[in-house]
Amino acid sequence: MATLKDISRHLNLSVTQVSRALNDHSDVNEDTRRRVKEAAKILKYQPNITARKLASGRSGMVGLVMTHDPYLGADGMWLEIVSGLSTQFSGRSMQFVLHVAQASDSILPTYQKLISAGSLDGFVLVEPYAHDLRTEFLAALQVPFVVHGRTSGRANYPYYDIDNYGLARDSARHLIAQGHRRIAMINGLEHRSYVEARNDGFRAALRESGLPPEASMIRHGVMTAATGLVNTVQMFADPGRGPTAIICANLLIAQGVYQALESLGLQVPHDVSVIAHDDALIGLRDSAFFPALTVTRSPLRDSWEPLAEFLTGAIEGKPLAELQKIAQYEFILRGSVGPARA
Amino acid sequence: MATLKDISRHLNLSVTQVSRALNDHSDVNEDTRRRVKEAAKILKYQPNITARKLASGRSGMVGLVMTHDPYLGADGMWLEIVSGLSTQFSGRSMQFVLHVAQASDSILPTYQKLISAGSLDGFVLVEPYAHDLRTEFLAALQVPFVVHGRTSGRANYPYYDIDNYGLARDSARHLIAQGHRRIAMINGLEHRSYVEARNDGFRAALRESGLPPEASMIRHGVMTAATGLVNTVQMFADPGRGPTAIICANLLIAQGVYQALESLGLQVPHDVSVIAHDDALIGLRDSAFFPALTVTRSPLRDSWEPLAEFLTGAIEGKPLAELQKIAQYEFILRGSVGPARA
DNA sequence: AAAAGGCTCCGAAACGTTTCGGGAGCGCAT
DNA sequence: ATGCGCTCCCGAAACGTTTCGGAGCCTTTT
Repeated sequence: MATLKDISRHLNLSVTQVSRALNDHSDVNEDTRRRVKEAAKILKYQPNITARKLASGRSGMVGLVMTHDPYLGADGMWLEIVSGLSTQFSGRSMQFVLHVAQASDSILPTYQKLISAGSLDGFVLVEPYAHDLRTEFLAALQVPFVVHGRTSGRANYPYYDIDNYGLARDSARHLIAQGHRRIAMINGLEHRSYVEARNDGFRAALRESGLPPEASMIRHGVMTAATGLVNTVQMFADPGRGPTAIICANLLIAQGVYQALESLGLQVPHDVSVIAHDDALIGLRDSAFFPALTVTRSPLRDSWEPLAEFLTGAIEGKPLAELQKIAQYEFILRGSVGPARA
Repeated sequence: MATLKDISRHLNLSVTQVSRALNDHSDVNEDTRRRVKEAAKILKYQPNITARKLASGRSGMVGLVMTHDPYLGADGMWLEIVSGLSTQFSGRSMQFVLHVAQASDSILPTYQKLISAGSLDGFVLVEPYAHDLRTEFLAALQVPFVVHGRTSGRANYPYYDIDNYGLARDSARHLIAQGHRRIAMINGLEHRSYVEARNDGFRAALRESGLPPEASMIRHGVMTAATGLVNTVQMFADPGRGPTAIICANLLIAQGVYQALESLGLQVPHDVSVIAHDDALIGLRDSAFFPALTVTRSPLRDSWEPLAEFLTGAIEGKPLAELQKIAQYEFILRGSVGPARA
């Protein structure tokens, strides 16, 4: 509960100078700085972020606004996101804070309220849509934010994304090279930007090889095992017309696909090849699959550090060029892919 | 971005009076208050909680500190908790905020930091231990908090709890009345206060009837289906010595128990009776069981409102007596309980 | 007629920090 | 001597709100 004034009295210095010393400003004697920092430690000085915010406009707090959306809660992914980001910001001596909006239509008002109440310096956005009101809203208000992913179109804001287009395209290309002509993709929910990007990459690969885009071969759903299972069964409803290869948006879907194929008496990779994208979450390992699963892999956990980095950069006013990154993925070939059956 | 000063200029009033009008203080003319509130709405005035905090010591923000503990994340329960509380506090025009501590040993320092940085008015604690450092710590620092549950001993802090002792005792009594003499309980993790309370209630019922406490009949684990399944199988390893009734700490455990019993060729309730406690979470309904499950029921979602109520009360300095509640439970008798087998 | 009390209202101080503008002291070149 | 630049420091204002202590006025009581 010590204040700057306490330290200044203690050291016969002005409050100004103490503040400048602690914040590593230039015009303070090296010896003075040392003494001030020592005194701060002894007196257990903790800067009052409320007062700091009022004076400087910066609180050192950033936030994430989520809706009470059961879709995301399903796989405990939120905990992964929140704790990953929290850890990163703590390391930068900032506070990361989570706010739950009542309903999805109150999300913009929630931002509005948080901003004009003036307690947060910036926001992290996750799971963006291809067209997302939030990015437009925050950009218009000149509030710093960083996006995990990208909206479609030119993204003139800080973001960290993976090459969703590329990984879907490469997966499809690989299957096509193996002779597959009927390839399905079981993707996440429509309108999410990464889902759309993967659709685009998938279609691009088909087009390259002159294969007709067949609508029923792209399917959407919550990314769970149930979705993988149900959609696989449906696609093989007419046995002659089923795909010879399936691309899965994540490991849970792949799990459902494996279950369905086994129930249908179809063998991986002899009857059907499978590729999935692997976020490297802790819950489900790609090593849990038999036959071993071919994946495109880019760990979700690699994203927290750059996201925190970019958001603090945005708050400090760094140029946009330094605040954007598209991460690469690994293509890991395993036993779940084979040549197409005649 | 309008401030009090803007409103005061607009209405030819002092900043003081505008503040008092908006905060419903007594000495302001009814007509003036009306005019002020109207102007505030038109100018889209949002109080700056930073400034408010600095001046009054109250920020209108409360928080929950959790560790990155996979145990809670397992069943998406924390999302239930966070969004339930968030909704309640929003309704009281307060901000509810979640903070993730790095490791479990850094939880007290995390509280310390949040408190001395002075940005939060109070805390919600969930999943307390029978002996919990957090309650002692916060009480010693005179920081307002409310507990979901109770530590053992006299709880002289605000809390909302259910009668864990009573529900375990009643479940056991009911089974004993049906002639059961070998009753097992599959409970949550040790040291949690609700787990201990249920153990105590369970043992009390046995003692009443002069039944010997048999240690192996109380089992602990993460409250998942896997725990229910594994423990059931273990208890029937020596077939003659298995229990004739099982009390489950929640529905997931009961699910595992049902699975195990089916695999072991045992029938509910003919061979084994089952009772569970039902938190009434959305994911898993008690109606999903066959034979229908006998439960003690008290919805988790009933707790958010009193928790928010009590914490705001504590912040406002209300007497402790008004800030404590032990909720009742329903005993719902269904087909999963029958007389003990001879 | 004076005192007392109840309404409304206001000025000023306070919360703890950052930051702006300046100023003292010193060495050095003009 | 003057001017300049550098280093280190300080006072005061500012951020937007709440709150303390009173002040003016009107009505009621003594």
